[in-house]
Amino acid sequence: MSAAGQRAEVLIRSLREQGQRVTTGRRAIIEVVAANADLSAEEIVGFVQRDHPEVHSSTVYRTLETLEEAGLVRHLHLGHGPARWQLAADPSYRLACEGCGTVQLVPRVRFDEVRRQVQAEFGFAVAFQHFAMTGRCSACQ
Amino acid sequence: MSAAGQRAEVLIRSLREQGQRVTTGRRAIIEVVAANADLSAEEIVGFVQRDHPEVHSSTVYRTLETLEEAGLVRHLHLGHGPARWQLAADPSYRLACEGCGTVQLVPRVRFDEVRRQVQAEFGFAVAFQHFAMTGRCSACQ
DNA sequence: GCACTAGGTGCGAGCTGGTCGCATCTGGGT
DNA sequence: ACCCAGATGCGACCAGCTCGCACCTAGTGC
Repeated sequence: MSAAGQRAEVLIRSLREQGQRVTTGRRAIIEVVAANADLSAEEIVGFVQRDHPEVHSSTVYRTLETLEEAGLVRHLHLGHGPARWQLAADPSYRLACEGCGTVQLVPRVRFDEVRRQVQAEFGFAVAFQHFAMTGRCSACQ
Repeated sequence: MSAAGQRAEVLIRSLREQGQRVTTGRRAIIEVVAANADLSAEEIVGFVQRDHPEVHSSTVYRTLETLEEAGLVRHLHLGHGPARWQLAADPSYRLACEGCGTVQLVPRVRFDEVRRQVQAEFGFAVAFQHFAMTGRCSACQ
C-alpha cells in the first residue's frame, strides 16, 4: 500500500476509535486528503466524485469539519480564496508569495526558536498554521 | 485638531496628489479609518453613514480598494470573518488568540531579526501583515 | 444473519462578505 | 459657469460555505 494509503488507514482507525462512523464518503475524503496536500474543499469534492459521484459537496464540508474536530486534519489559508486542507500531522509551514502565488514549504522546527522567543516576550503561543506566512519570494522581490 | 484628524488630512492630501478625486464619501471613510484601527468594511459603513447616510456600502468597498492601491491603507485578516482595515503606516503586527479572540499589538521592529533570518535561509521576504499571527494568548494556553 | 436507531447524507435554500454593471451625478480643471 | 472622466447609488450577482429536513445506513444488540 502507498504511504498515502497507510496514512489514510491510520486516520480511519482513529476516527472509528473516537466513536465516529466510517462511511464510504468519509473514507474517500480521507484518502483524497491523505494523498494531496492543500486541496480546497471543492477540489476534494472533485476527486471524491470521480469514484463516488453520489457524495454531495455539503457532505465533504461537514466531514472535513468533523475530521478537524477529531484532530485529524486542519484547514489553512494561503491567501484569498477557499481554505486549503492538510493532514494535522503535516510537519511544514507555508511561505506564500503574494506576487506569483507560489507556496514554499519550510520545516516547522525551523521556527521553534521564534516561537519560544514570542512566548517569552509576549506570553503568546504563536502557531503559524492557520494562516500561511505571506510575503515575496526571491523571484518576485 | 486630533492626531487622527491630522493623519486623515495627510492621507487626503496624498490621495489628491496621486490624481484621485476627494469626495465627501472618501473623506469620511478616510477619517473613520484614521480614527479606528481594525474596523471591518461594514463597521466603516456604519460609522460613515452616521454623518453621511447617502454613502452606499459598495462605495466603501470600492474606496477602501482604491486607498489600498494608493498605498494609504491595508486590509488584514485576524481570523475568520470580514477583513479588517488599518492605515498602511500602522507600525504594529497582530497576535490574534484563536481561543478568546483578543488581539495583541506588537511592534513590527521586534520581528526584523526573524524576517532577516527567513530572507537569508529561504530567500523569502516575509511580511506578517496580511494575516495576523494566530495562536493562544497566555490566558487561553 | 436481522432488526433497530442514532448518527450521517443528499438535496436545496439561505447566509456572509464582498464584486460588478449601469445610469446618474460631481470634483476640479479650464 | 461649463464640462466630462471618474466616482457614486443601487441592486443583481457571486464564491464559499452553512443549515434544515427527510431519508438512509453503520454498527450495536440479539
